[in-house]
Amino acid sequence: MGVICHVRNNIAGRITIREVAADAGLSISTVSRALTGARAVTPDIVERVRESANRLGYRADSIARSLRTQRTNTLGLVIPDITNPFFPALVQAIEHAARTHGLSVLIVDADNDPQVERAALRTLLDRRVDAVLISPAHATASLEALAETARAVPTIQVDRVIDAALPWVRVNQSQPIGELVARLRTGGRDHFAFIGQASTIATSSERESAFVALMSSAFPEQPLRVLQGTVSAASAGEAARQIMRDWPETDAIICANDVIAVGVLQALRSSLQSLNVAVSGFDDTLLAEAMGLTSVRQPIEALASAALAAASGEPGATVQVELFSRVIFRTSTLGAGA
Amino acid sequence: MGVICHVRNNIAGRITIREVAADAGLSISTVSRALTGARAVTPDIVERVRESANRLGYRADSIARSLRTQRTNTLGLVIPDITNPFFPALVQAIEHAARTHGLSVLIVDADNDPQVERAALRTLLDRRVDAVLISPAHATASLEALAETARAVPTIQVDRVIDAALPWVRVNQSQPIGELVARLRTGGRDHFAFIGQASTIATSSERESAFVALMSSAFPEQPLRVLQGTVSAASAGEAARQIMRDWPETDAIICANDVIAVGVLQALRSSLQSLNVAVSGFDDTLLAEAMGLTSVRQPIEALASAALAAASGEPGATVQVELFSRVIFRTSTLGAGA
DNA sequence: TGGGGATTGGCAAACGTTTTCCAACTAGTA
DNA sequence: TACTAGTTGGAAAACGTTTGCCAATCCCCA
Repeated sequence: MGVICHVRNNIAGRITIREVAADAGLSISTVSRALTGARAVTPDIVERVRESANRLGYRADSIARSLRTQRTNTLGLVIPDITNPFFPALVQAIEHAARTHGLSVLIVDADNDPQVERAALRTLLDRRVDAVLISPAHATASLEALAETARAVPTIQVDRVIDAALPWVRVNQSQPIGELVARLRTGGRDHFAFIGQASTIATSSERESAFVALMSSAFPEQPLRVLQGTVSAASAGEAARQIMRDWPETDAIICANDVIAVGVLQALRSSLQSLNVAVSGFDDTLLAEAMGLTSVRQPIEALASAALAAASGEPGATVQVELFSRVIFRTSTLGAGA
Repeated sequence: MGVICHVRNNIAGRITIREVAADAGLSISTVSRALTGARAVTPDIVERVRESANRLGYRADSIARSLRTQRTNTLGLVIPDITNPFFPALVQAIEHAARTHGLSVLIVDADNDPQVERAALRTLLDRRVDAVLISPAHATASLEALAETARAVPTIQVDRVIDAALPWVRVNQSQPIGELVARLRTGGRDHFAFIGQASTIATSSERESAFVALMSSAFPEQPLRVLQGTVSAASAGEAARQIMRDWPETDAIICANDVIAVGVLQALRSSLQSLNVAVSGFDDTLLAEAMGLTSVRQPIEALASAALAAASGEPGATVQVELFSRVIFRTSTLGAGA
């Protein structure tokens, strides 16, 4: 019945809390408490522990901590396509906000593919992220994976909301269109057209239906000048030409994003030679500033902090935050319209 | 000397490997081996384990696994500013490549601030990432934190290299400038100017010095037409005006990135009315395609896979990969120059 | 039939923390 | 002086895996 003396070797040479405890001549638990402040520890001892830890260069292993506490201090961020110029700013804002909350961000680019998105969500859950922030790739195909994730972990829909019953943080899309139209009308314009992108994406279709609703109440007698294309400057130029051919009276074109708007601008300037049409974009990307394009700037920072606040709340809480945008008027909506 | 029967309660209700083992009537180790394939297990048993695991909805806890294996299957990715339109595509490519390697990506936006970058690197190390991919924020201020990180974990410099002794994966910056100049010369142009961005950033200054070197060997008798500005369309326009004022013979302006190039294009078209100057950008962003701007497309996918291969290698290995770009010629370099 | 090598299952020890007890000590009060 | 309440340090049990070691079994061949 001899007692076996148990000597740890720590071959890898990593400094663990055990080394610090030995160095400070204290128990492991005391060191842990001194460092995390989980319970009161006599000041001298705290100081002693601090000194040892610093001298030895001790850094707590967050893996071990996570295993014990069941929290990872990590956020999953799922973006449909970071190449879409709206998202980089959002990612930046979210990552920044997360950092101030002491959270790290596991990012996933879903490649606009709900399949990829679903697999990514599973991976994030396997990694035991504390919460998921997601801008769903598809209005319907993303629903199931979203719900499944939400069952396991606080899950916030950011910018694009496809399931109103789950927490979301979004930007009102009709307000800026109203503002835009109002301003252009006082500028004397009264024949509006809209170019959207053919897609199932929530935000995009909201912009379109906001436009439609506004038009049919303000100009019920006019035809509805709405076209859709793919997101490319070329396709947008084609759409612009078509609009000016079918409805030559058009004096303002509202576009669902900046890329489309730039394509329209190019087409109007070069092939159509008509400089008398106001053009506006969406998202206020670099394109807009570079081209003097009027565009809608969404409150991205606010969106990010709201999302983070929501993610830090308890799982069941229903979070619903709606924010408003600012229209940045530039030269593309001046011209001789007035 | 009674034996205390130890009953786990598992109050949280999480399905662990223990539940699977109980369900399958096997030991924990057998289940582990059956699932991970760490050692041969009789096929029937593997099947039995699979069935139990699936039925119970078991998902291995990657935290616990990481603690045991000392690997996290996680990559740290440090980007100086994801708002810079070059980076989203890079992030996407890296995340994609990482996923195919079974790795997740912890992303950090350093906000162009070496202080932030340094703190972020420490956090990544605390999280025990398997490797770090970094595009350093500053040519000198990032050096120390980079070296410190590299001491702990494989660390690859991506696109921007500030310490040639540490592993890097980069794009040759002088090749596309040579190609660009050559093509424009056969088009009849022979008075080149360059607009760069005042910065300490590696890539940017390489583009400039490549231009300078090329010019002083090809046109030793000409003045060096080099200007710098901040990265904004307005400042670029100002630079363009200055160039055309000081050196009216200029018939081609090479810009260090697309934003600058667009500003130049705008200035040339509107205030200067001179359509006879070729303009080119860099990075082949959306701006370029939208504006018909000639630009340099870097091999981003290849960059990403090289970086990932490097990150998967052993810590000490010196990895040095240099890739080459493709110049995408568009209408901005046509015109009446020939 | 017996012996030996290869295969495979199970026990228990890690991985590095946090946290629940418990015991010891301190101080305050009757 | 005793009794109680409040602090604070330490031992040890988790958290959920993987894996080193051992023993048992299997199969093949002499």
